[in-house]
Amino acid sequence: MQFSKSTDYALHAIIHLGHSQRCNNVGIRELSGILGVSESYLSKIMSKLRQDGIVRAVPGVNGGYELARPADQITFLDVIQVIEGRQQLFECSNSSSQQHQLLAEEGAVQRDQKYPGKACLVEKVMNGAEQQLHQYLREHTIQSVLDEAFKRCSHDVNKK
Amino acid sequence: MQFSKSTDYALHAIIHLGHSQRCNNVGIRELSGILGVSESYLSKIMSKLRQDGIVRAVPGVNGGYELARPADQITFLDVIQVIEGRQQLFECSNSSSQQHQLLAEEGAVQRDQKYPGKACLVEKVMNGAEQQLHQYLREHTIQSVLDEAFKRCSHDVNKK
DNA sequence: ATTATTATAGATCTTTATTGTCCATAATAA
DNA sequence: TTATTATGGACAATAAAGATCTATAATAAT
Repeated sequence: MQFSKSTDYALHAIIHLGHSQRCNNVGIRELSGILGVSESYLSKIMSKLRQDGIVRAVPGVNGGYELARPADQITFLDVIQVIEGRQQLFECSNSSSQQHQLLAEEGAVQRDQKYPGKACLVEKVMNGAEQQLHQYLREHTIQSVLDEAFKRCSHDVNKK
Repeated sequence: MQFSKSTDYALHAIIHLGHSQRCNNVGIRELSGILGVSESYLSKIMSKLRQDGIVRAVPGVNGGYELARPADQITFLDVIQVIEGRQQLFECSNSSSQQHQLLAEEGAVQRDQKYPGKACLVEKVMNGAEQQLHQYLREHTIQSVLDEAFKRCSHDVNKK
């Protein structure tokens, strides 16, 4: 299990947009050059980000992309969910199996119907793990990375 | 990004082994019946678990699988890493790109070599997220699920 | 020792998801 | 009106996951 390359591209692209906020829009050519990925592929990713309201896009001369809202209001989770989707990280695939029934319901052998809200105990643990992950990713914004980069930069300047 | 079905099978299989600790070994036929997956496929998964020292396997009549150590010493992370592998959840794919350099090193444009230990800031956040996830998965053992299942069961009995 | 039983390892196939390209179209500013 | 830029659809290549089959090795019971 790994995050896709698309997620990597998306995050780096958005950070670049955040970095260029003051200036003009950033075109797909510039972005693709910086990230080292083809324009065609990257534009698919940017389209998704636009559809989900993370970035704005302007066609035409001097067009390009910009952040749709301040960088401190765009979390890592926001970006990741656009690219990776919002399905659960873990889904119990054998919800009809004996064991699932045993784990999900208190030894109820005679019942066959599904009881919503009664998740398999394995799934319950895995969902807990997912929540942990999400919380962390929600706490980290694009702005926090920009700040960190700036700190490093000025620290470097001071050293010299 | 999702956990694979194999991880689901592995976790459920191991929980069943934990549940049957007192009795004899559990054969692949029984396991595959319970989980609703073919014997051939499941046996691949069980082999991996054996190679990583999670379960023991005994061939021959009355053979089968059993846990290689107590259920409270087998964490979710242990099992998941056997199946999903131990690569990082996120790897910065464009480590040679301009932006990566900018984010990883303090505005050092003139250097081209790789500096180990200087991760891209995006990767740094993502690695932090992975650590959160791992910590949670390390804190949850197979035994903890068995305990929970038992609690539910006895609670149910009391109600009746 | 022989036999039935059980796990193991290898090869192979199918399906699905990811990554990537190409082209026609729509929208915009100069 | 035109050059420029993003968009969307179709498509292809690659990689990963899911699954099956067969031959082999190991073991316990007889």
